[in-house]
Amino acid sequence: MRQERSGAALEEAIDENFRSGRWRAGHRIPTERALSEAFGISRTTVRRVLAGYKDRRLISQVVGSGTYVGTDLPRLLQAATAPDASEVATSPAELMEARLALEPAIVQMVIRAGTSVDFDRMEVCCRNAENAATLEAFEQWDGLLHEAIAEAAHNALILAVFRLINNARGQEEWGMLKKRSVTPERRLAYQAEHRTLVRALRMRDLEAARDATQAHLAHVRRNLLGY
Amino acid sequence: MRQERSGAALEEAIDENFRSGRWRAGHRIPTERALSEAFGISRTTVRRVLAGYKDRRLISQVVGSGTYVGTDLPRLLQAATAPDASEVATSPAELMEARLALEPAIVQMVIRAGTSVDFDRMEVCCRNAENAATLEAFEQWDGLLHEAIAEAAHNALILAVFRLINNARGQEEWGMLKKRSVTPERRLAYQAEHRTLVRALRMRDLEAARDATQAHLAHVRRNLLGY
DNA sequence: CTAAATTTGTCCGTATGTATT
DNA sequence: AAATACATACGGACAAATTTA
Repeated sequence: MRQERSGAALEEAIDENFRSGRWRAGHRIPTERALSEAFGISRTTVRRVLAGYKDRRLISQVVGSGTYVGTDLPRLLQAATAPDASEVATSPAELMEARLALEPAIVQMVIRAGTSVDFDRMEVCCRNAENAATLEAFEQWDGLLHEAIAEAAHNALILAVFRLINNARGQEEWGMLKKRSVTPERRLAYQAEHRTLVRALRMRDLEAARDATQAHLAHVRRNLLGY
Repeated sequence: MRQERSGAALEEAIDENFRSGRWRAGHRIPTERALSEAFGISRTTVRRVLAGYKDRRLISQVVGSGTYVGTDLPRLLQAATAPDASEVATSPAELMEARLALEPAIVQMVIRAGTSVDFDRMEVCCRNAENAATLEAFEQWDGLLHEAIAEAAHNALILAVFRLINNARGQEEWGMLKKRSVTPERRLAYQAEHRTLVRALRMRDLEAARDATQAHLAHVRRNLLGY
């Protein structure tokens, strides 16, 4: 893992606190030493980061008292920090790890909240994927199947999480890997795995659904990354 | 759950496919009937949605052939669909459900990827939260603790998911509920639960860590929502 | 009012990894 | 390929200002 600029975590946490409104104008934020401890970085580094915010007049520091959030311009930071969130830089390996951790959890919610209409939608996607003539068409219905599953959780936050994963999946590096890894027999296997998952969801069999999800993802990872 | 406009899911799926680049210029998207089936909506509704995209010249339809992605202006849609993702409208109940599903999964990754430096950071946050004089200061360190946990997964996607949750947590409705629900004795209980979790993480005891997470979240939900 | 504790400001020496010569 | 210079981060120490007991 490459050594990223060492104050980055602190910066993101500060932005987060600004954005969420937890740190409002006039609020006294933790001391330099406390932040240094909490983020496992030296006070020198904390000071460098805070100096950046001070230059932009987002905070002010007074000796002997503490560090305070600027009183009049809390909107500047909103403009300054807002525009990320949608593009998450990640590697295929990281992505697969996250999917293996998160998707079984999503499946659990689907079992609790999914309706027969949702399961019907999933089956339509399976059927269309199976009948797809081209790889493009297959992936299209594969994507729609995943979308249908995420929506069956009936939870806006879960859907947002799924979109996050899916966006990362649309990245370049990933597309390259996939193109080379999806052979006709693997496609058949994927289709069977999808069917198994949808069936387990409809039966509300948590064990089976989780197993199917993990087995499928492990399969994809093996084909994609070789382990 | 409120009934959202019935073509919304389809619109979001289409935007998603544009954004991710899965549907490039000239691509033939699924037939109206297929979409109608896949999304559990009538073909009339599908046509209404598609008409919206056709008006904006993002797709073109030719009778007897299919619906095609516009050839020259795929950037328009990017501008048109990009700016959400950061603000997810959700209710406290939905949020708690999602947290109960996702956070145990995150915990699992922390156990695999966390380092002793990460666990030290968490303990610093616990200590500072315990020493906090005001409720504000307590919540500040509580937030930093959660951030430390999310970062200990050492996965950019997981961190993004956590930020999504945290953003939703910063919403108005949530703040109101919390203010009224955090009494001194509850705060003490939360602190103990946090300690238990961090200890389990450091010992890499998956069972204990998951139990601690679920117990804590269930506790928070009961205090917040009454069930 | 005094004194101790806390917090930011400043400087120094060291270690480590990177780029250049 | 080796040696040098540079940038970055760390930890410690002390001064100055403020808060608190």
